[in-house]
Amino acid sequence: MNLFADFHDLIATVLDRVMASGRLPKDLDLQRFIVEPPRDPAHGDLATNAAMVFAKEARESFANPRQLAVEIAAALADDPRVAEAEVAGPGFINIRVKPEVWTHVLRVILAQGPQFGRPAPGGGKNIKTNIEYVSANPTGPMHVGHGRGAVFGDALAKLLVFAGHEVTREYYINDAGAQVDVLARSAYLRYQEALGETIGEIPEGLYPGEYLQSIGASLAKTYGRRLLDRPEAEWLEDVRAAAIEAMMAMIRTDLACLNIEHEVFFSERSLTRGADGDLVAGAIVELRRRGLVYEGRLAPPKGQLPEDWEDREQTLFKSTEFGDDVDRPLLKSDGSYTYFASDIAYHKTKIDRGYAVLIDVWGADHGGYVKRLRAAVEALSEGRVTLDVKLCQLVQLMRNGEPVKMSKRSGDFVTLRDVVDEVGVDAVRFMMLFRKNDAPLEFDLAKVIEQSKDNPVFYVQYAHARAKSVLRQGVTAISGIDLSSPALAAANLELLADEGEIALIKLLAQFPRLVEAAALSHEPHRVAFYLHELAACLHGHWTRGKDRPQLRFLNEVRTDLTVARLALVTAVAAVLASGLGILGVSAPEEMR
RNA sequence: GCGCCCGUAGCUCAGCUGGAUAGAGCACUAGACUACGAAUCUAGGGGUCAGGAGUUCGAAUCUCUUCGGGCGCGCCA
Repeated sequence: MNLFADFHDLIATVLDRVMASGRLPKDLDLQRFIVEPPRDPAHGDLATNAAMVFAKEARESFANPRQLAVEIAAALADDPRVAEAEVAGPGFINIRVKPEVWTHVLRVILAQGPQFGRPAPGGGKNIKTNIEYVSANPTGPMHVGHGRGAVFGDALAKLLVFAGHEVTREYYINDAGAQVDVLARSAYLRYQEALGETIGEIPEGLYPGEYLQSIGASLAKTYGRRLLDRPEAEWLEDVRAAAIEAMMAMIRTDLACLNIEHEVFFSERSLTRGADGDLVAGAIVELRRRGLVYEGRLAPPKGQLPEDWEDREQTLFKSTEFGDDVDRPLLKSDGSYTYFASDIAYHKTKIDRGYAVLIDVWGADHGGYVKRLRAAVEALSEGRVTLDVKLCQLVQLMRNGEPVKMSKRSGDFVTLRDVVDEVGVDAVRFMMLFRKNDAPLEFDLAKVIEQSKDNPVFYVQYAHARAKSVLRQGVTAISGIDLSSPALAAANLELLADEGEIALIKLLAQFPRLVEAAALSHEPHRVAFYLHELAACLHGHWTRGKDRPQLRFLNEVRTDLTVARLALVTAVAAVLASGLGILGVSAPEEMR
């Protein structure tokens, strides 16, 4: 149930009648107006701009938007849920609902529990969605920057599932470029080391990380001394495969400690060497068939010219036909595919696998790549499939307000695992989501484990724990009280009349709308901010009970009132738990 | 030079796809614990939404432009 959507439907029905009477054009797009909670509570419970949005179309039959608003408001006033509908300002319609609407919301939450806010069975859009995230190169452990994309993608996936979509979580393994050959050579060096050879300094250009030592050891175990002193061509392929497998195992472990799992791991290498033949060649053929590939020359970039620039003819994709700035090469000068060509083929497989919506989560440094890939997806799907690329900005690690220095060369580079081990999964996930994805993030290691309201992770979790504490206390403090679901649903919820209580219910009523909007815009951070607001509302009401004991949730004299209030507390805890679940953050029963 | 992202209170950031008087937290000031956990709460000051122009009933939000910051710009992935 979504109160705001219900009223949107109601107003749409009213507008339909006006349209049928010929005083509004029949082809109005009824999605254009919105029903929202007004910022100022004095304006009522719900507000709509319906009359103003259609002001232009209403001009012939209505002198001004207010007149149309008056007619809509009159119709709304006939609805049994509406206590009052009045026209304000240039033509807003402010709606005040009857108290039983709020008790109904509570009963729905109590009945639906974790289902509250999800679309009704069969009522969802059920869009087949593929979300590709993390996709860190398999050449080392994950660092904090990868972690942000990982958490963001995972929370977005959970959000979309919650909103009723069919979601596949996918990891693209970049196992085909030069960097995995470097990885193989680096692993080979550690193999030599494991066999007692002197390797000295790790040469420039190879990966120095000690995490490769275990791969060296396992290679030594598998191959003995057979690979020693052999030309690279003889061992490269096997060592590379073993190293990639080991790196992916390590990355999966890193992800697992953040509670992240992917359904599909897609190998870049398999695009050209898989069972289906050369898919990259296939994708290029497909583009060529559509007349979107040609041989041509690109102008050099303005500003500083690359030193080794040579003007030459190359194979180009007409991405400019789809909004890109220049056409993009598909083949390198040595005839091999560019990364872009592979990526086109990879995204073609997603289209061919039947997804209607593709989401890629990348680091912000790949921003320049968005237009060309969107162009490719649009071209290959003839506009049927949309690609949304979410760019995650950098994470600056802090400790007590001081930046934590990270350098890949020396050993003091902070891995994602280090951070999770230090502050815990919940803190990492919540903080990464308590910011828009395209805004830079400062992550203070000291602050996120602080148990104070400065720390939003704690603040929200504490609200849930506090609610649970009240419920526990109720059972022990008031003899004979029954807090089972049927008892709560049957409670005299009309007794909840304090403005603090009503404010909580109103916030709860917004949850379905909030989740829908967050899912639509692919913005999980909205859930995090909503939870923070709901937590504040609960803490505030709780503390008001200090000055005014009659507001406390537990009242030993009035059991009926107590049960009603504990029904509210139960509903708040349910929505907090539900929202935290979307973020992949735990909802603790108590704080320790 | 071009493209993308960003610019909101002293600081860190929200602002619900264009709504009504722009909101939180921190910091600052003044208050509230014989409690269902004060690990919290209440109140106050603080704004040219970077500047300018435009679109319309209405702009922090959309368009153009200037300034400032970040990222990127064929043969890296």
